Amino acid sequence: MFSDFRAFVIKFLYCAFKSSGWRQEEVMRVRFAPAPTGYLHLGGARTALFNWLLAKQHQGKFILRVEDTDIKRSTQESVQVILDSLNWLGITWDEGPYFQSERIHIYKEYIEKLLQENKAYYCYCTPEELKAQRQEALESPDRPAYDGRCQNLSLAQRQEYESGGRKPVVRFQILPGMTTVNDLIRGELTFDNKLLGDFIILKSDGMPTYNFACIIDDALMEITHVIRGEDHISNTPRQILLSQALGFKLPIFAHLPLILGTDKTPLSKRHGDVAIGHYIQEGYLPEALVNYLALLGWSTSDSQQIISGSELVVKFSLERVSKNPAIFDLEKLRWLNGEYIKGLDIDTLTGLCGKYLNKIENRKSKIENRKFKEIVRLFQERMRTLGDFVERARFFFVDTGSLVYEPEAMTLLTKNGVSEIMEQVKTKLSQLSSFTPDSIEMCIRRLAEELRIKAADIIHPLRAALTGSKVSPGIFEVVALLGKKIVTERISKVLKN
RNA sequence: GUCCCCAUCGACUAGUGGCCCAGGUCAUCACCCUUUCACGGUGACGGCGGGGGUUCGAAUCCCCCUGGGGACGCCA
Repeated sequence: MFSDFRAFVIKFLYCAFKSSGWRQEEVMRVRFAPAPTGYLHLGGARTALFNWLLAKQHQGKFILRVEDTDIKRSTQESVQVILDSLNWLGITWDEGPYFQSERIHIYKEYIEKLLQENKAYYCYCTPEELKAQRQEALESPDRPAYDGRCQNLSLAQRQEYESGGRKPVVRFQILPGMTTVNDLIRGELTFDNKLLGDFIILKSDGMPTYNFACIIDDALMEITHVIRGEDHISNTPRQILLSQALGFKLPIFAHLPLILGTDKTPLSKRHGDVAIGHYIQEGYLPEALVNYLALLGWSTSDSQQIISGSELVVKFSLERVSKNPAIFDLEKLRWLNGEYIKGLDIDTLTGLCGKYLNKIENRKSKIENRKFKEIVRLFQERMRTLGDFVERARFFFVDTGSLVYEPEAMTLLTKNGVSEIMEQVKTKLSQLSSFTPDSIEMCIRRLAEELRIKAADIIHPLRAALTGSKVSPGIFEVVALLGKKIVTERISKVLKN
């Protein structure tokens, strides 16, 4: 009696866990297997992260495997970018990177074995012929894409094709039946074999296809858990069938929900900034990105938002991974990044901001270290990325001559009576002997009293004059850090215009 | 078209039959603080896609519909 069906399912899966051979005492082995055809994107990074988290949690091994069987599209630069991105995120691997392109001889062995056992066969259909077949299949339902026409080719027919210059592929023969995938996240998924079609396992260029190389490597590398994106679900029955044909032990599968863009389609280049490299450049912290990525499809029972990497290692679990796709929300990432920046000690943050200084055009050559640190301090709770710092603190680092005035700032400066006020401010400030935020504040407030105006009437135009903007950190700190010389210089400049 | 998956505020999610006329976080809005911005504080707005069941009782279980997504490559 299953009063609680879900408990039953969980129990069932637990048994699947056991029967597939993995016991807690055994070393968990997971892998991340990117194709080096571009950069590491957000989805891949999350897949890598979840694998890594699990490996760390169970003191297992995280294996990096580069799936470069598409020789046309794989590049060395891409490999480097992916490795760099993983390193930046703090996702370290215990083994690898292995390259599938260096393991061709291994795949060939197994191809040979399947051929010998009549579990695979040569196919001489050309891409054009296949395309036509596919078209037909699409029109008449219930027909597999490939009809198996090369299955029983005679030696003579094969020789005829070969002499015609055709290079064969090798197809895996699918036997009728049903194949069940036990997925840790989704439960039991059943597929009808006849819908799978005799798929290609060796391409005519001699390279194995994804499904083949993948399952061979997973088996030989003794992968215990295959954790990957949901887009691989339909590959899984194929891989299971291959695995069984070869007598391999099956790993445990877990398919993660996809990450989508705001238009609810899977995140891709079309959505713009999906490369991890982009977030590195914009000044996101790896800890923040890791935190955000973890929250995309996974959560704690109390919806905790800020979770450090080490805490993630302890708390993460596949059981709590959600089944529905998650939409990537840049605003939340920015917020999280801001939280992490606020949590940084000032010296660390100063160091990080220092690296972004060279992004400022027309920058003055040098700045005192102590002063720079104070500037960073002013922006610590105002920035969400290090890129924000560059933009907002720019006025500290450029010459008065190249300071840009925003239209809103100009409006503040051209109001009636502002010139007179600024003239007074300049005089008073230049007479100050101690140039600290406190003394400056006292000076300005006293001046406001003398002129019988509100302090704000001095502060706003002063901010505009010094920063070129109507927003900035506290003006007294800004004045103090800018220094008397630059302050008088900038006020003079606006008075002239 | 066929197969598979999914469905709670605008977004991420909590929720495993009564603690939920649904909780947290981001975003949005208002107020407080205040020299602007940000921070911080207080509060508001806002959701179980629809329809049938099962049950004393359903966001939670079942069915149908609808919607979204994935796969159907000599890409991975």
